[in-house]
Amino acid sequence: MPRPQQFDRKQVLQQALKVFWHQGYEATSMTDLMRATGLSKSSFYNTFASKHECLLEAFDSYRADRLRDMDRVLAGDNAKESIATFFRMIVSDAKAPEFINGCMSINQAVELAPHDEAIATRVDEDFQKIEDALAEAIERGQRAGSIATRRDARNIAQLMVVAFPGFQVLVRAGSPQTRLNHALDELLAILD
Amino acid sequence: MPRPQQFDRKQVLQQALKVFWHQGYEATSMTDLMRATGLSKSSFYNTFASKHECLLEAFDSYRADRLRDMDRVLAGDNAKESIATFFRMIVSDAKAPEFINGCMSINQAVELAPHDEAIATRVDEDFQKIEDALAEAIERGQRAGSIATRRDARNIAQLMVVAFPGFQVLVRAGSPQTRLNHALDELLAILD
DNA sequence: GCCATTATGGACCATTTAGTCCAGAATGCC
DNA sequence: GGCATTCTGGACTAAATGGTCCATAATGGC
Repeated sequence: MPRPQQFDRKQVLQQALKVFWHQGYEATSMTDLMRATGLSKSSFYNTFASKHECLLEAFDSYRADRLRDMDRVLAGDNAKESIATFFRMIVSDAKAPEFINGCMSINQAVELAPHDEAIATRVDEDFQKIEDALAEAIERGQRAGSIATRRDARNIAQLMVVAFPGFQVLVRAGSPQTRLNHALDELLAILD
Repeated sequence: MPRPQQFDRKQVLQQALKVFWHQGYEATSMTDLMRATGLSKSSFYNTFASKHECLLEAFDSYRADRLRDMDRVLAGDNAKESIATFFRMIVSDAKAPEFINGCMSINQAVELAPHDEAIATRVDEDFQKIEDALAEAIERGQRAGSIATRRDARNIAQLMVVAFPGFQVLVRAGSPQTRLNHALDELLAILD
């Protein structure tokens, strides 16, 4: 039958993601994409309808991964500790060169969301999922006792949804660790 | 003597700023810039060394304006109210089409800062100035009594520096007002 | 080994990119 | 009005853009 594909679509997407994540969409050229994925132009366009479609697919796989990560972290028994870990990972991951790019959903909220419906929808969804997951964790912590505050869980979650892109942007911009750590301490203190 | 310039440099910068702010740097072409400023190519390059130099100059004038705005707002007698106003303006300005772009410093923290030294320096400086201004206001409020909390002013300011890009990104991404308002309430509650 | 089918390298495309350059128009001073 | 000087429209460039296409190579089933 047909000749089998010489490359792994998942790996290609992973490589494409790296460059989109690091450079942004507009700053990434087809040449960059071909170099990163190792694909020829024909193979690329045989696989993706366009550069933009490739972005969407790479972005979606990224989003799925990170949402899974989030759910796993927030699933810990001690809700307060889980939330602390969730944010602490953002800050400490900043030291790993891989994550110095911030969060791609946030980068795209800035770059394309205002002019790109498909991206805007995804970004909205991501924020909503983060808010819901945090609200649920906070409620759980309040019931179980690890979270002392009686303030409305949803409202606190909404502040944390604001803090999330805040941390990610500061990480991407290379903000000093002390600022991030102190901010994190203050954020978590709200739960007391 | 020489023929005088047919345009006002400040106005040109203002128009260039608009398009950089709205679209970002990479997505803005020389064609966009010429259309927005009304300048011909030769006049443009006679005025700015490059597209990038034009960005820097437009960005610097934007930064000066916004920093002045911030200082003015934070100079109010009631420090707590001043801080509230500072953040409330970000959220409510989101309704004005002019400010739906978020804050350009934040947009640039995401787009260029990671790969552009000149932008990174400016963005760092902006964050530092925001942090300093907020810390100073918080201390003032604590001394004067409008701010009740005894938590460290600098640390609270650092959380607010995180919240700042958070709000701006959500505004740019078109986040619902309720989320922004609730987040803001929670943020200000820290001062009590 | 042949065939049907798909993958692929590379040539090719029109368009757009940022940027240069020059000839001529406009101006202020004398 | 003439001159020195500067401004500016538009032609021009080389390179890069995203994307198309085809001839060929590779493959699995028979």
